[in-house]
Amino acid sequence: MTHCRGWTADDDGTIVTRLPGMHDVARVAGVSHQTVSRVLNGLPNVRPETKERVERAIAELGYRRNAAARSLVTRRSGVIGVLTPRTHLYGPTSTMIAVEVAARDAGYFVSLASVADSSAAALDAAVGHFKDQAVEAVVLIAPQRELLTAARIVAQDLPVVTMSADYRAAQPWLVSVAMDNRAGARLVTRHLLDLGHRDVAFIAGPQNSPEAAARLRSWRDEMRSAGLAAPRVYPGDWTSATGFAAGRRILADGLPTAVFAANDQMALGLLSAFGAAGVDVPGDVSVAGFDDLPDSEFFQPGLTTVRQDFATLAARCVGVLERILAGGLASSVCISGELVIRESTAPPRTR
Amino acid sequence: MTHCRGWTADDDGTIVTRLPGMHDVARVAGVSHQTVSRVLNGLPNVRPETKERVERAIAELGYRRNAAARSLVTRRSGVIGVLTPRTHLYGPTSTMIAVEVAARDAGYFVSLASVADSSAAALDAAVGHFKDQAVEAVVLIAPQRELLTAARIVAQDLPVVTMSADYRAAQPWLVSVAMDNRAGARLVTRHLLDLGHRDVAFIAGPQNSPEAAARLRSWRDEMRSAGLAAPRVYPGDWTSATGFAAGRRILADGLPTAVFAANDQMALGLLSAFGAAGVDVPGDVSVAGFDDLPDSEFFQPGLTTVRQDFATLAARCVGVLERILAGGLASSVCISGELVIRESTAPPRTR
DNA sequence: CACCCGATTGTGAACGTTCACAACGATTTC
DNA sequence: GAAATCGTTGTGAACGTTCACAATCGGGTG
Repeated sequence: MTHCRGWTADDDGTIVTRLPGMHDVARVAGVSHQTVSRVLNGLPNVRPETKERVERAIAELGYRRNAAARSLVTRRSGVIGVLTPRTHLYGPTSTMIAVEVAARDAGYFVSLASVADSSAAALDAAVGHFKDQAVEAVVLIAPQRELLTAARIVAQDLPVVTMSADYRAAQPWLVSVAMDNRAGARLVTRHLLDLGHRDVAFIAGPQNSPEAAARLRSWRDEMRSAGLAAPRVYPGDWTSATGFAAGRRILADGLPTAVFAANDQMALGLLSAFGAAGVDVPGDVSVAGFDDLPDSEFFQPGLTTVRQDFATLAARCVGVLERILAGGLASSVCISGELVIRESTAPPRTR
Repeated sequence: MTHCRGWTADDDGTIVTRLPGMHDVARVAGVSHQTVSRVLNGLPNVRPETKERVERAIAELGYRRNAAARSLVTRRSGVIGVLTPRTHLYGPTSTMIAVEVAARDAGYFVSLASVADSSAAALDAAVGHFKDQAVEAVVLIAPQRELLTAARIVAQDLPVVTMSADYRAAQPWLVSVAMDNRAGARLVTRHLLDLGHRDVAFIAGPQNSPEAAARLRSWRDEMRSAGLAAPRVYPGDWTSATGFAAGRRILADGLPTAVFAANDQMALGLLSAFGAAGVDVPGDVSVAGFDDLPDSEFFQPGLTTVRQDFATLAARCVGVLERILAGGLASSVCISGELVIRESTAPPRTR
């Protein structure tokens, strides 16, 4: 019933299997290879009857277009490169997966390259890899500022869109599709202020993260514009360990009525430190995070946080990429997150 | 100084840029295209002087081989597909990145496809995607048993190697490169027993994970062979939330002298529950995990756990793949992890 | 000097698609 | 009834490599 692959006998007598080509399909359907091509590409001016015959032949042979031949003549590989740092943090990995989904939906293939650091050698190697593969465009996942070098290197040869942070301020020439960290942090801070908090501490992310910087700045701005002065900032590096450490220091310094951690993992460490000290959340102190990890719902108590919609973000990114590839101009995109209110935030205890 | 791209004027007068080809290099070097090819492929019988001239021309033109033309004639795409579930758990993402690194080192490109679930539709789509791209082989990251269906579907058309769990027992025909979870769990259990613990509880991973099953079974076997009966098992699903819940239940049931969590995230939840209850680790109870997250070192206290070497694992995986592609037979590989002893485990308090 | 042999280089034909254009038939138009 | 038009189909030449094989150039050898 199925003769999915063609075959030819070698001189040695060995059987060499060969995937069916357009010609095979054409022969079976009784048309020319060009007609097959027309059907495949959905071009008009093919008699429905002919089209059906071709499609039947395609199905019967299990034919698939040869991507190499195709891209040889069209000069388009259909491949998008994703350049990502070698981390497994929630944001970058989620972005990577989301880009894969969006790109595949749009008919692109996704090629991956990771860099251990932002050294020129590593970046050159990755870019060379992409060029060898003739990727059409690159999505750069750049959660650290150092990776902007990558953007510059990549952009010399290929269209780039950066994700994971909004670099427009620093690099106006760069197209970036990212979450609006300012707006997200504002949502959280306002939420806490609206609940009646006046003393809101902050646990910051690492220095080299533009996202961390945006969240910190937004919180500070919001506090200031509410007329609240010089609030407390504790350093962190995204890990729950530093969240825990910050928690200890906060306990030593004396509790504020609320703490805003720049990401959920640090909030987790914080909750852990508070729990260990017998401090009740949100009774004694409210805690909010940022990211909405799948786990965050199940923290004790469930964490108030900001959710990023990676799927939309990635879809927009691919959309921008397509526009650039079509020769058009594209501008950066900023998508705001959604405040998710759970049990970890409540009005301050009235004294 | 640089004339990195060739160009030709269109009839319209527009300038059409074209990447340099072998012929361009050949012309510049004053040789034939075939000689260029020989230099490029490192074939013998090229006069050093000629070789150098060609190499200079290549550098001058910024020439890169056209992958499409190459794979059209060689019938090899040089692409390895990585099929991964749409999760951002530590194991799968680390594996994915590690495979990318190993594959690139071996001269392969890595194409990504993720599946949201293990439905036939999703898997067929992913496999079709790979076939359209003519990937040479597939690395299947299968942390859930359901994904074995994927292995079967993929294997119909392409060479597969599964990672992330050893499926040899269930599917002897499958080639898998994975960590030895049995051995790893044995290391932890023995470590606890050697410290003098006799009452070691276990927090299990999800039902559909073969890794979780292996760790559970190994712990149970080890306990039994030490003459210790019917030990306590608490259910979990890898998340720290269930670790926390298990911690609560353990506190209610009465403390064992040690708890072995099937992964570090659950251990984290456990530590958090213990911390909240004022239970001292390792004074009152020892805790051990599995995975060695980057964070684990910074847990309070630093977590004793088992480290997986993803880099070696991935390198072995690519090695196996190459052997298969070369037409050879390859057998499954199992790599043992390394016990990392930190502060969370200590001898039981003498009563 | 003719011969052969190894090392080096060149020539032309694939590979499987798309593109530009030609050819064909059926209808319509003058 | 010839010409023009439209819809449909076929033909041949790219695309940029690799592969198989032919050609050339030395220098030894009989």
